[in-house]
Amino acid sequence: MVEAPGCCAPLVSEPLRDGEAAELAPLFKALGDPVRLRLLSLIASHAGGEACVCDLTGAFDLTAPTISHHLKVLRQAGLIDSERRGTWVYYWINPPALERLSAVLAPRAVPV
Amino acid sequence: MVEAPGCCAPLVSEPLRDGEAAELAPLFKALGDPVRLRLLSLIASHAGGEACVCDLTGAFDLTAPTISHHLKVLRQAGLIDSERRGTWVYYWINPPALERLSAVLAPRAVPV
DNA sequence: CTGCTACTTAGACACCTGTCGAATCAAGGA
DNA sequence: TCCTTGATTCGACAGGTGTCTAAGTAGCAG
Repeated sequence: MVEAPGCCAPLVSEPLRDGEAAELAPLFKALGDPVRLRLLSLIASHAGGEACVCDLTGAFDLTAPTISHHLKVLRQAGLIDSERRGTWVYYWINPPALERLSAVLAPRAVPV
Repeated sequence: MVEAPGCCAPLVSEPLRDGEAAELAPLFKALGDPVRLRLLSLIASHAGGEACVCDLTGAFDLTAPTISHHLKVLRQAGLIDSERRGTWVYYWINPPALERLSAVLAPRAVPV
């Protein structure tokens, strides 16, 4: 019945320890903005698993610096990663980070 | 292959629509604070499925009004609900809200 | 009614955040 | 070399957030 080592048990099964809460909160915080949520989704669902910034800016009524700011927040949270290749900068998601959040919110422990 | 009606497809499978992002972001935002994360977890994992405020305040080095404030944020986001019974106020989680967030972050569509 | 306990609301204040325009950096052609 | 395009950084500013103290509300017991 009990299985989790404490690091990945869902939030509902046992009280989150202080350190884990401090670790997870910034990730949720990064997701707490509709622009960032859509950015993450656009990147994640983009063909090839990665997207150029130029693929993203068009989807919003925001200036390039603002998009850049949101991408930085997502990257510093560890939800996405990026690399420059020639003229363009490409972004892709970090699946383990998303999976961890999903698991924490799951109603019961998910078998790994 | 495709199954989701658009309302619950995971973030990675197709771009989040504008409205859905606007709907989800406040929930993630509410989770974006370590105190609230621990509060939610304490409530969710408490025996009986609900917790009195008096069960919660002791776990933090914060004043009662601050705890009250965080509980209000969680409640307004729809993550928890509350009721006064006599002298005490009880809180419990709203499982569908958590499940929805978990599903959105899941690597692939979860069979309902 | 008076007082006591549990909790919430109100007001204040330092700090953080989302957005923009302007400037800057990086890479690739003329 | 200089110019153009793609993207980030900087500086500023309105508005939001977490925390506190003080004050208020709700129920219970004399």
